[in-house]
Amino acid sequence: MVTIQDVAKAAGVSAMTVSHVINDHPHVKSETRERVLHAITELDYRVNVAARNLRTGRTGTIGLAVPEVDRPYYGQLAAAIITAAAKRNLKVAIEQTGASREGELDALSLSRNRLYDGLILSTVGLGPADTDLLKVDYPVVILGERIFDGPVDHVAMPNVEGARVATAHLIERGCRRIALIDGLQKGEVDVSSLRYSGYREALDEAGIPFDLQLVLPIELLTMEHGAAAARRLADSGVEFDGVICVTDTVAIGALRGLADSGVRVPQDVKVIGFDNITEGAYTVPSLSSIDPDHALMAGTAVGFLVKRMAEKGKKKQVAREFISRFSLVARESTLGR
Amino acid sequence: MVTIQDVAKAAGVSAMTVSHVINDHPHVKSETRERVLHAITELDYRVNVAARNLRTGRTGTIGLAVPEVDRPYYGQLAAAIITAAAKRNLKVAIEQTGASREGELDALSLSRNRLYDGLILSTVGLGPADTDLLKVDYPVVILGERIFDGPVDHVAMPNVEGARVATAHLIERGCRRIALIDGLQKGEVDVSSLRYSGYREALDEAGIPFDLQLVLPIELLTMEHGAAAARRLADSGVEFDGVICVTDTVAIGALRGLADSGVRVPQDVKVIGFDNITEGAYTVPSLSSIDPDHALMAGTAVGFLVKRMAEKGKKKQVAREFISRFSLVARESTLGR
DNA sequence: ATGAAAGCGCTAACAC
DNA sequence: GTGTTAGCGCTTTCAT
Repeated sequence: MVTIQDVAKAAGVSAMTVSHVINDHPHVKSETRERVLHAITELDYRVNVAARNLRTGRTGTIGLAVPEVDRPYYGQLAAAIITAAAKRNLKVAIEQTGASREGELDALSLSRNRLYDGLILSTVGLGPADTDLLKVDYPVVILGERIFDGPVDHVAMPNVEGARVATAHLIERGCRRIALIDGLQKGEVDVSSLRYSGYREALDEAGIPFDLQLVLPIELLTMEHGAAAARRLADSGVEFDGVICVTDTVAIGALRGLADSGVRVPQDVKVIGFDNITEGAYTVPSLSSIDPDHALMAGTAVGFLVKRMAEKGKKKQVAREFISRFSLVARESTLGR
Repeated sequence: MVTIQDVAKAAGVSAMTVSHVINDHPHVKSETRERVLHAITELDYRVNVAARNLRTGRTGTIGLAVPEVDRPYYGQLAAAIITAAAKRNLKVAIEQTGASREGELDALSLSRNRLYDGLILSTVGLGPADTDLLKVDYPVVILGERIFDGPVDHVAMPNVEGARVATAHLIERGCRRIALIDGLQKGEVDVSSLRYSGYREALDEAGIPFDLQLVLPIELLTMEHGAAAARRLADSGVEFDGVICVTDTVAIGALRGLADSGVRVPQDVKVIGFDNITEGAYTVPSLSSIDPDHALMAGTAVGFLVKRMAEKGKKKQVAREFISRFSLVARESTLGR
């Protein structure tokens, strides 16, 4: 293995000078720099990251904890974060939390191993009661739906507003009996609860009576559960002419479930989802959705984290907060009147 | 920050003894072990991974380089590998190669930074000509389609055989004019070429004449390109009653493209894909596919890598090779006769 | 069964 | 602009 000492010897300088060259410090005579760079190429020297880390305390890698990478939404989010991190010369190590509170807490404590310079945590299971657990001594950014009062930076999307716009869109398209396939509401600030609120608000604004029979809670936000809920609804005999799904993944399942039950979309029933995942543009019918600008959210989250990393040692700053913008993407599943 | 020294002091032993306890060495009196463990809990001590790495040369993290995490297939593959690696107490850091030869070479040289104990590389762009570049001095396992004669372990799926079975399935279902939406063939051992061979073999076996008009090459294996190719085919006037798609992602696009052109699946045309991604079970119609047992491939790849990591220092062993099994999953898109 | 010494490769802090 | 010194936290080696 080639060390910085070997390079120093080959270039006829000290290890320190080599270090300066490697780290782009300004005070190196360009002739010396050339000689060092030449020696580096010659010997095929690579920095030993472990040694550098031990010295500097930084690893150049950030952690990203998501429920599951194989769910399209998180896959797309991960890709966006990897891209954003790469722009800042950071690697991303991905962990899966399994969409559980325990998994999310594990991710928090694992990172204490100093494997990462910081952690982006996509929360689904943690609640406001866990705020104290987030008071860790390394940079953390919470990404996703939940809004904490706590001391941690977070990046979210306007859930209530988005759901309101989605619901209003169905109403505008002529729907009056609008169902909601939603996750289990665990508190007041999880995705499922927030989107539920937006749904209620839009109904109220339009003077459409709320009907509990039209709310279908599902345990997991998967295609499988979405499909099952849609079939349950279609077979229940309850009348409905629109469906809001808490995520696109659930909506894709719902499209399938409605097809199974012989319900035509959009002729009989209109459907809209959340997240605007790529797959939604290719379903038959294609899926209308609320698009929360993934790239912006990912870029902001990485930016927040980098700022925190730079603040190391300084007093705790005020928690940063960013609520993304969103747009309505109308496709075939809500077409026509 | 709590160090091993602090723990040693608190427990009234030396740092060495603490190290022994942490690493489960046998020669520690159980009473001493208890005292040390207590101190560790008390002080909330965590090993400094960087320091350990510097000493041992191992990082506990393996790299996984895939074309793009946001393509469902790779997302699902990544999830399987993370799961398999977790069973062996390894973390996974994900890199994206962008499905290019350059990206794949970058992944290979980056890992030399000793960030990872080994690398699982999902190749798409590298060719047999690059074999020499794979002779790196750290453990590498190639995952995916390409088969090298080279010195590196690899895990692949039976592409020719799989494509043959897929094609034979369509023939059995009554198709005689079977189209192939395929990637660009870059040599003789890439997915696109191998699956093309299987397609040809099945046609020959059934005595169905090959028609070049029925082969649609696409530049990228995305839904977008799949949809465009399907539309091109449907609008060309060329007769066809079946479509093989080189991947499920392409097939989902093709289903969409056929719908755009008013072609009914499976009544007018039957469609089958490759990979059996989760989404395929929820399209309308649901998608038939060739399933290559992702979990088995992922587990084997991690297993190979771990073996290589253990061999460190020993003479180069013979390259290991594993060709996964596969099964045909028949769904609505190839239903009926 | 436990410990003392040495050093992994690098860079912060300070000379000169 | 370049070099010297010291030490990050841990484990390998070898004593005891």
